[in-house]
Amino acid sequence: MVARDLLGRVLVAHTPDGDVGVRLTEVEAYAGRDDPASHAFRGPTARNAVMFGPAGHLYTYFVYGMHWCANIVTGQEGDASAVLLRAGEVVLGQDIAHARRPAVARAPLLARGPAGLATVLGLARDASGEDLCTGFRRWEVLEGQPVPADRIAAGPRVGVAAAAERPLRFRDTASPSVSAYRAGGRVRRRVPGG
DNA sequence: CCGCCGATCCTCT
DNA sequence: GAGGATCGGCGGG
Repeated sequence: MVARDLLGRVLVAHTPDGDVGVRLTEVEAYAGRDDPASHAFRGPTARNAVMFGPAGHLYTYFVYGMHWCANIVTGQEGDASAVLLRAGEVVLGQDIAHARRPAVARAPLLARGPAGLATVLGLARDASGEDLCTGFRRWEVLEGQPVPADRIAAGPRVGVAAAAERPLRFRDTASPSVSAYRAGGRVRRRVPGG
């Protein structure tokens, strides 16, 4: 399983509100313990324990005090590799998606950005560790239409300072749902007294 | 369209 | 105690 193979696949969440499906258009690979940008780089912790488990499980994490982001674990046990789901197009349950993101008016942008994608699918803390392969009552992964190779662009990961030279972000260049690139390592300092 | 900036709290040091 | 795999509102061009 490689990150780019996830492009074009449809992740469907069965929730109490109804079904929401997202066609993945942008993903990022995190290469386990060898990757300084990975949550697993410094070894297992309570938060990242799921990453060290078998492939096919969701790993969600909380960032910036308000957002959840979702990964799919891709490596063998102990490998701790995962793919961050960065953007997609809502292809099922668009009304529900809109209700979950009232601030977003345009449908193509409903699942733009990892936190927005997780919100639309209802993925938060309780989703972490769930097995996509056996949890078919809650989730399905559909094959979808493969994205042609010449439409897939690779580049540096968004907001990541470490290992910035690694082209581990993959996106469908034909999709308007792909999030904007932003370099990592941004230093935002408050100037004392000014 | 683009850039700046605050919000907000969990996690690891 | 610091900082983060982010988002949306606001202001300017």
